[in-house]
Amino acid sequence: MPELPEVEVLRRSLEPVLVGDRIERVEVRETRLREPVRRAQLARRVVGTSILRLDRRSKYLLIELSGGSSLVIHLGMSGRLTVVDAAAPLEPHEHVAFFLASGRRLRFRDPRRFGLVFALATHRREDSHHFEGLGPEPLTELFSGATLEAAAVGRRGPVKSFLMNNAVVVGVGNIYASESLFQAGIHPSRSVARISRQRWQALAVAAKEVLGRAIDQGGTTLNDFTDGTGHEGYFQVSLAVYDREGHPCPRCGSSVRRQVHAGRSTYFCPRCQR
DNA sequence: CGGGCGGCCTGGAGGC
DNA sequence: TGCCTCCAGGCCGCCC
Repeated sequence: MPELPEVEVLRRSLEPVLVGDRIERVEVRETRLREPVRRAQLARRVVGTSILRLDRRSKYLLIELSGGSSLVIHLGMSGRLTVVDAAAPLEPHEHVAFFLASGRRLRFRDPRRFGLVFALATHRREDSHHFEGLGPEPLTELFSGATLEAAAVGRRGPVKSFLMNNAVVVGVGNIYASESLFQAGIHPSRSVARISRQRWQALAVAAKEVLGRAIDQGGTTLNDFTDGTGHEGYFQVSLAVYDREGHPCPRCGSSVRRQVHAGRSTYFCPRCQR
């Protein structure tokens, strides 16, 4: 489900409704996520704390709590996080629920259970191994054509997989990798060893533009993504190539093609992307 | 060392 | 209707 834009949309939607509220109780109904949920540690670190602010690093949502601890949530492929009334009926796959002093609950659902829920004792994400080795945030000045060019030195392989490598740049998943490469006019199979400085620059600009526009439009709702208050995104109507095999390229009308890179579907225009 | 692939899970879509 | 296969927005570990 969620790449950087969806997590950022989620963060922005939850911040105004969560900040200042207090977590009174945590209910863990299923511990078998990508990593086991540590019930006792989670409760110890979050119960009785107030929510100070929401942050994001890569595709991780970080909820900073009073007392110095942090709640960290990753949505995996199918995770959803929403605020509902405390009395709202339990939904299928609602694995973790945080009951708030306001009479609401923060509900974590995740059918495929690839997500993560854990708490850090501090606000410093460096204290978790999950944040080691992550590349720059794409929407900051730490990410540029020069960043990409430098990261590509001595490497091989298709630029599409490279762009999805979180050590190179974070947050670009399968949808936005295809869309950014389309926008930059670069063929997804092109070797990273054969990309000019100008085209690295174009790719960085395209990735920033695509991710930023996706955030502005509330993210991509292909199946079931919503923000923290249940609103769907509408960037899916702006997708130029993703999941559009056989449809006309919006620029030239050629038929959009699908290829597989590292086991993931890639969509591109064979004429506009070289 | 880096790239590719299978595996982790469930559910929905489509074919027969 | 049912049963089967394939596929899905992420990430990790193993293999070459």
